[in-house]
Amino acid sequence: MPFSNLESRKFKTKAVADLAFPEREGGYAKGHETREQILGAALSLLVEEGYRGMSMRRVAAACDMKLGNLTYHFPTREELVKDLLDAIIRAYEIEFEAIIHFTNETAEERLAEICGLILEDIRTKKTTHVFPELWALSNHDPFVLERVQELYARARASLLEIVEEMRPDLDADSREDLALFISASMEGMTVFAGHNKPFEHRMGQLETIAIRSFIEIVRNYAPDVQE
Amino acid sequence: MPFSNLESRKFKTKAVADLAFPEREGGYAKGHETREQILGAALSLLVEEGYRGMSMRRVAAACDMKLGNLTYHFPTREELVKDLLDAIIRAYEIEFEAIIHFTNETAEERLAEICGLILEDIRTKKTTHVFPELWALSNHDPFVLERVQELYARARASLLEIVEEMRPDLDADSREDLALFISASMEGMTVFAGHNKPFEHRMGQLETIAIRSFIEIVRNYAPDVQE
DNA sequence: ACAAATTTAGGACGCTTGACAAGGTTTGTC
DNA sequence: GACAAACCTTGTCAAGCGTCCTAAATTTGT
Repeated sequence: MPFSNLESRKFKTKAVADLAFPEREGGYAKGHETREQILGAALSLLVEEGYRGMSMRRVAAACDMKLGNLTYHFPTREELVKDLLDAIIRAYEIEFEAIIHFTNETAEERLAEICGLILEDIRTKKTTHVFPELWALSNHDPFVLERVQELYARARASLLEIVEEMRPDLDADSREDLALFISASMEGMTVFAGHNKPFEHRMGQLETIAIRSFIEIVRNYAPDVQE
Repeated sequence: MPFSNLESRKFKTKAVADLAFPEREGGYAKGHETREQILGAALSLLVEEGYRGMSMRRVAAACDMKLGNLTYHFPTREELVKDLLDAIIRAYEIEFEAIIHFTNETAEERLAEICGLILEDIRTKKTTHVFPELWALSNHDPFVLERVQELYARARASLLEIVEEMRPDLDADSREDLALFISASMEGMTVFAGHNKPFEHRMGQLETIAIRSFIEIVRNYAPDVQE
């Protein structure tokens, strides 16, 4: 069997952290702590109530804090959103940094491992709720678009590494296309098999299909000649 | 070549209509026309400004109409959103109804045709902007979730038909999984190669990869024995 | 002609929103 | 323990929101 033992991951890594905060520079420890509390509450509200529900007042209330104090730390809502987005994305970037250093035996094993990780993350409530909000926002906010695409570029980097190893004969564009297809393909599952979605319980089978399908296409893909 | 002539669609169908309105029952023609104008303006605002920007006042203004008249036709915002969602989804359902009756030579040709249609639609501004909004809404609104998933169920129906023809040996669950994977996989491209997205210009290659990949996995998929 | 349907015009209610300013309180440091 | 920076509270502002209302004018179908 060409796919034996590819669907059960060896390395059970912990889930992606919710937020990753920047080093603090200046200010008291208290202030920095408060900022983290605010961003945590903002994320909670974003997940539970959606982007509209994440108002300045509700964030402040969730922190048991007065609105004025919130605006002291984040003078505008835009600034809060921007910093929240940074913290969310930074957490993923840390994870992808770790993934790059996977040392599984074969490229295909690593591919299966990465896909398993991503599809596992997709099933969490946080990811199922946050990313569609970001996708919607990115249509009207260039900053969000750029930041989200930058995140995906890092996610693709580890896939690209594997594609390169499996298909050194392919041109760079084609390898990019393959990594992009794999990444996009998995993201699409969010809407169908994410948290509380109707096919959440089929994610296991979907993962199997996805991994086999990805390996097959990477093995055999040949771009059109006129490309 | 096993994939020859599968990537250029024979039947160039027109794009999916923006909205499909229900039969009118009671009222004058004028009133019905106004309702269509309102829903059209609401869709425009949803596409251009996002869900937040689609307020009652802005919809009314976009129709050159007083707020009172808007609330005459749609007493609550919820009702407007509900009817808009219905009109959007009905348009797709009509399209899928037509797709079912494709009479291409082989199942694989029909699969290629359907994938081409969907990926073409994904590149439109309307689809790229509206669906992420719906995905985000569906996380907090059971009505939206149900309606959207109902739409996708119809989209899968045509895929399922093809999978059944190609793999009569598979059990029903596995065929459903395959159709689901194909559908989800394509939806994922919205964020990467949809309208104004960074890989919009790679959609052609992605389509090629997707179709080949889908055909391959449907041809060869075998579920695990313990399933 | 006439009734029903549609539209205008204007207002008003209660509520939430993001933003801001002035004045207290705490914290760390010299 | 002084003292300045950092932190936090309190109160206020204009703007926008959905919903509701009335009264009159206009259009439409028959």
